[in-house]
Amino acid sequence: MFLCHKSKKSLAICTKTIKNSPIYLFFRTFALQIILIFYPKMAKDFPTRQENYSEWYNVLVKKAELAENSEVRGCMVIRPYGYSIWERMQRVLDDMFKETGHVNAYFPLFIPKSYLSKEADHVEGFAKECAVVTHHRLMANPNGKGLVVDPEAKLEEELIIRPTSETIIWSTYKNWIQSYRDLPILVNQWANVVRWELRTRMFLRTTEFLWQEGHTAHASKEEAVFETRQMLDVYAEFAEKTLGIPVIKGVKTPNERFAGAEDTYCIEAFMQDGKALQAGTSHFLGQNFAKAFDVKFANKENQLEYVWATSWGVSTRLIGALIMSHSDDDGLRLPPVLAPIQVVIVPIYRKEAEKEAVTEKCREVGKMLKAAGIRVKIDEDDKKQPGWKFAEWEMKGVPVRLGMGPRDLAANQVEVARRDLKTKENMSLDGDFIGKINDLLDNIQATLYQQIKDLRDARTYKADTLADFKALLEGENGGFIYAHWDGTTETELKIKELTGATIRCIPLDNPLEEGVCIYSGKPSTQRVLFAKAY
RNA sequence: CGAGGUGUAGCGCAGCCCGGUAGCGCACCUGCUUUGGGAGCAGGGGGCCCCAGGUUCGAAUCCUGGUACCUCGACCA
Repeated sequence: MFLCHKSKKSLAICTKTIKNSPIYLFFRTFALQIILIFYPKMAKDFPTRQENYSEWYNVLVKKAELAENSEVRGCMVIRPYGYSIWERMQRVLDDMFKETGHVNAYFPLFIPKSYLSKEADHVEGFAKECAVVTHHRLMANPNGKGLVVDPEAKLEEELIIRPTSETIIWSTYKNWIQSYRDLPILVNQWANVVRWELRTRMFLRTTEFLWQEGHTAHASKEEAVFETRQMLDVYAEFAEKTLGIPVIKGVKTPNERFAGAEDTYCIEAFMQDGKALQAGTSHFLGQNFAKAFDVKFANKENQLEYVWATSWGVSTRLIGALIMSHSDDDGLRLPPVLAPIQVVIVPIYRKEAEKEAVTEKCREVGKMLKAAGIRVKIDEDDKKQPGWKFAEWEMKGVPVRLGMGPRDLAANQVEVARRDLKTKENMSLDGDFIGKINDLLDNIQATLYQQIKDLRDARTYKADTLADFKALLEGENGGFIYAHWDGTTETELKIKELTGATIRCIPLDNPLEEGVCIYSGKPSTQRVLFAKAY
């Protein structure tokens, strides 16, 4: 399905085999011919996924103008187009959070060092990757040029830059909570966090990144567990419906659990190279932080109890997930629900008179689409040729492109090109044009989802011996593997050491099945999901 | 933190072995022709060759030391 042939910056031909799927039945109702076309390979110096997946990813991020490396090691500049994708994610997620009763707030970037050490597991998890603020002033270098840290300005207590906000939030909640009447607290914040990673990759793991973190406080365990699971469902729905990425909901093993959590739930997504990517997490924190920060409430019987907690988050890493799930060797492919621009209109003309007439019609069509709630852009840039624009918008993954030239004008039609399948057709502007475009957008959303789901399903295996397990992972079509595991961290680590794969999760809807652990041979009651991971 | 790699025009790179006027492609500027798949021709502008020392008549090039970033590994919710 994702085959492509690279050629040397010339007119070699790249053909794509389009896989038929039941979705076409829907599209067929348009009763329009689908023209398969042949594309000259346009992008120069753009490796294919097969050649070098990792480089393909890095080049795509830059060429699609999503982000670029900054002057600061491990940090990136998110460019306007990349940021507009994040804004779309924020918009949709924020609505879902509000819908489930949450409100937004903002807590400080700086956290007193002592806070971090109050929860034992938490400190162990994060201490190694914290940026620390030790001084609050610079001064002119007395021995030469530039600025130096003013030794007089040493902080009494050092501040760390938040790697996550549990500690500062629970030290605040302590003041907010006295009685069960103050509960629950359902707060989310959109923020940046810093984790001093040794090895970084654009969007997937950077030193500073953007995310949202929800932090809730509850009067009962049941309520907190419900919240944890509810937000996991919110994330899963967002991933599937908005991002068009199928995910597996599951619970992490103790080894992979969040530092300070009782249980960590996750959604795991399949990337085109067969690796797994954790696309979101939701933690049941039990009473760990309440105990660490002494947060108690008086229940209805006027007895003091520790508060129950959850936290949950997704980050700009989702942009990485989006790229690695859907994109092809010609660039990004964005699901319409998420795409900042859903339809781009490219006017085509020769003479000045044509330009005017064509542009005017483009604007008219643009207005119609906009009125129907479709996010549309008319590319009126006079300095770029249509061919250049086609390639550019394909690189940027805009789902639908409309081409409008004198010939179309005469026939009252547009040329409609869909990014996902790289097909073109002529569509009349008479009749239910808007309806057809909306159907097309729906169809593209469904197609992207179906393609990555088909790929994932085709590369999801069962292994019953360690030898089979390794062979499956090392093959060219490695992917997700369900295998029996004896439940110990020791075995989990050993399998990681031997194969590079980790347990991504124990799926929530996992069927029980008698078996023996592929490593230790001890009895097991269910298979767990293994994969190499980002 | 280990191992490699790279710092030369806005971007991508060559030049470095073997020291002697700073180069190519893209982008940019001007003009004309173009515009339905990354336009063509002609002319033009742009450099502290990462930094600091050293060798030399002379250093992008050789030597020493620094520094930054990238890639791969280890590490990592």
